[in-house]
Amino acid sequence: MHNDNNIPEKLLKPYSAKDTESRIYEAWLDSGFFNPDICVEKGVTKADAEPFSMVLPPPNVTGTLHTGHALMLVIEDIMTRYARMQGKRTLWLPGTDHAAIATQSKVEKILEKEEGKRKQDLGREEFLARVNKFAQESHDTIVGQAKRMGASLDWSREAFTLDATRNLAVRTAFSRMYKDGLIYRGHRIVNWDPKGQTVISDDELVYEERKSKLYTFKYSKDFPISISTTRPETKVGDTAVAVDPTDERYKQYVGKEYDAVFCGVPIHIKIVADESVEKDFGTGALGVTPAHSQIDAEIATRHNLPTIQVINEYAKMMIGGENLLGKKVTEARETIVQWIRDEGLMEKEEDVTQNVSTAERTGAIIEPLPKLQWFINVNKPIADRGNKTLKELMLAPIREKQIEILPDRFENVYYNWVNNLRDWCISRQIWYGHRIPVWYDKDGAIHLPKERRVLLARHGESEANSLRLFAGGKSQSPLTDTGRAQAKELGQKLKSENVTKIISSNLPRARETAEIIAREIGLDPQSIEEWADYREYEVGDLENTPWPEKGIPFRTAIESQKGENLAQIEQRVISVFKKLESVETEGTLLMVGHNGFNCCMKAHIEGVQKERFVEFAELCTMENASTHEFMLMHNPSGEGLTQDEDTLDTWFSSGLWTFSTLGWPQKTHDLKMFHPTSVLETGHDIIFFWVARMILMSTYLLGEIPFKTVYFHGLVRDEKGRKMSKSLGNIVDPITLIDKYGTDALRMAMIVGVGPGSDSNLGEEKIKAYSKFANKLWNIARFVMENTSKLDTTTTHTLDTEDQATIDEINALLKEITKEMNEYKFYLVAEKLYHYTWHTFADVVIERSKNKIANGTGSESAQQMLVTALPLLLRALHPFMPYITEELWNTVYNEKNLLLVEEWPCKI
RNA sequence: GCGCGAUUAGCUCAGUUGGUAGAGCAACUAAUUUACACUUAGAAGGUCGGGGGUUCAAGUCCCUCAUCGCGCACCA
Repeated sequence: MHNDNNIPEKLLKPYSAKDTESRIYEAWLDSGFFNPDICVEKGVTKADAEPFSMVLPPPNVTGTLHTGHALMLVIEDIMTRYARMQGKRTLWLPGTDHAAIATQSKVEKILEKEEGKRKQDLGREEFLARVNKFAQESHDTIVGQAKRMGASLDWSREAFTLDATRNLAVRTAFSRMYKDGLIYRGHRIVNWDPKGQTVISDDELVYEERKSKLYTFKYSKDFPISISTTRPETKVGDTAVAVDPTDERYKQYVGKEYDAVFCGVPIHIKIVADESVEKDFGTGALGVTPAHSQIDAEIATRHNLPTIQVINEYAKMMIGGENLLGKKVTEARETIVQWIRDEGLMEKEEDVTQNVSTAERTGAIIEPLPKLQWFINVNKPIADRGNKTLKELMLAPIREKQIEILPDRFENVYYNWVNNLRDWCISRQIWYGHRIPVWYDKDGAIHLPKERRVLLARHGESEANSLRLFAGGKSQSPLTDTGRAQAKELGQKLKSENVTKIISSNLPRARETAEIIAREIGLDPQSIEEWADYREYEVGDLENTPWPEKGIPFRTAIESQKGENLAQIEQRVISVFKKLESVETEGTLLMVGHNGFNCCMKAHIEGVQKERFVEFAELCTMENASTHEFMLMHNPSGEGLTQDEDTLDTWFSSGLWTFSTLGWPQKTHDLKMFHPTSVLETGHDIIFFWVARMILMSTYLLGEIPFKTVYFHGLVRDEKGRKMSKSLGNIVDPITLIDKYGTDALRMAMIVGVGPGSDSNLGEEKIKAYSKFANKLWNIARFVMENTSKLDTTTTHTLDTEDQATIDEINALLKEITKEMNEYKFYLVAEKLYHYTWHTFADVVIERSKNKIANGTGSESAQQMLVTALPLLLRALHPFMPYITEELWNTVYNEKNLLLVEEWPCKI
């Protein structure tokens, strides 16, 4: 491996990212240090260290990662690695988003193209299976790509917006909001996407400027007032004409009603006076179409006007004679315009540009339609939250500086949006997503899932406990007197907990504890259900043998492999939870069982992987007669109940992301430790979709902010500053760039000079430049190694003035950049490190040291300086260029620890 | 209509609280086997979008105009 100079062979060749990166990533994964718990267990992080947590904005499972995702991963990984090196208890939590409409329409397109089928041809179940398969494949691609970016994500906590844990969160959130009257079902004018066949929210609209015509005409010859419109086809649905109350021209007509036949359709028009009408616009009179305009619907409500729907879900006319019925709105428009002209009713045809609402995902022109949908009321005062509305809850944390937004100019954008916010439509007529957790019975009454509180309890002290002997799933060891007293005391405590049902393990120590409790709280001991499945884990012939001197019995039992293995225990845990779903009781459910098995139950609730049950059990050992609370959500069941067919807006589940990923609604250890999260890093294009909704959900459901700082990154454009798009053919695949130049080079190119919120141009030249830098660093390491291999490292050599000045200079730089790291100025830090390493350290310091080492005078000082300086630079560069720095640190220099968990080289 | 951002070398962009204009790339001149040719040294290149103001001093602060980009609102 080593040549004469004791230099590793690989160091003699140029740096090869290809041969290095995957190997290093594997080493990081093997270490487990992406998981903060393992960092604590292995002693690289102090248990009482300050937590740092961040959720990954979950990429949509619609395909692959693009350069925008790459930038996001780079910035967040820099934040994460920096925090980890500072010794913080660091969690960066990965996940993906089911992106309901986007994913479903993608699969629909593929289905149409490859098989010529529509989703209805497959049916809901089969179609969803296809979507799930597609989502799984996308997910795998995305995860693979994130790993290649070097992302130090804790994969053991990976979440999906549509998995079981997140579904529990969604049902809980929905039920609580419904209970508080924040979620309601109502008839409203909604944004209907005729192509996607679903309702969408105001935020999913894209306004496109189009040329169109403004027509001014009368409904009929003897109608007294002219009106203007760009959509004559909707006028067959008019039920009123509204005028400004102060408009002298029309005052005489207000309150009068007229009949007319408009293009063959009989209409009945009432003249009303309404404040919302501007008398200077057009004719100063507004034809009111309550079914197809938001504003008109509001006027109609105020004046009690009838609503006539004339356009259907396919954007076709649903009224009129042969000339109109079933025609597309565009055709109907021409027909009606021609009719107006023919009748001599047209007064003016003007060219105007107008903003047309289109659907973000499908591009279809939105048709405002009256529909029965689910909404979130943003203006209702909430008793539990100081009578504040959701709107106010969203504004307060920013105003009160609890949440810092970087760059701060986005604060105004945020305020602007919240203040203009209308009720949020959350139901979608698509199949892929969380089903709305509402059931209807035969009479149409609404039923929601119910929350059930469960208390896990451990039995009182048993004889085996007191003798420190193993007592597993077969032990018949009875309670001691102490144990009975403990059980009685627990019963006293539980009196106020409204326990209405008790389930017990079938072993005597649990059963006896349960019976004592039952008597204390006034329940019939006969009513206790005994579940053999809920017994303690099996320990085989360890039964009744003494506990180990060191460590916990659970670990010893598992490692002895004499009883049940983890897979068997997990199976049993799952079956107990399954059984719990069908338990009916009004109040709190008490489960009396055992330490080991209860810990596994807790681990399951917290989402701990079974491989880590043992470590988890060590953390959460239950004392005799202690309890642990969790909740279950029961969907309504019974004859004739049907669930709402619609699904939820994908942003509903995304809004819960900072805490649903940490196990909410369970009161998990993760939730306590890591929420509110430290930072949210994301693109400023989703400030409304996502950031605002997370603040809404978190402040309402948890009463706390979801994150302390929001860091927005900008758009990544191509080298010419153009937006990357399929039609321009200028989309760059980050993986191609990595293959060519290495991840470290791409990371540096993406970060240098790119401040928060500003767009950046990514050109290949820039990446190439940083791949050269990687090689430079490689050769610096080689030089240092070659020239210091004979240095006696057992003593520290004194530095001369010049070399001491170099070290001082580096420390000053480190101090400067540490301050900038804390201010999120990564773009500056990366550039400064690059510049110092190359143009000062390599070009000046190393050149100077060459002479000294060759001449012999000051040789030891120079060598000592080099071996001191290089590790400082490697540490500081690690968050930016993790692979090459780790390779130099771990493989070449053969340091004991991974650089990943080494200390950041400067403390302030 | 309201608001935000950008305008600095040929190109892409830095420039922290006002204190003598900076980097990378490109182009130019040289070095020639070196820790590194994925190299080094050097020179060249800018009235910091226009105009006005505050100040001893403005790329930086204020006003105004222009161009480009973006967001929101209005859309009868």
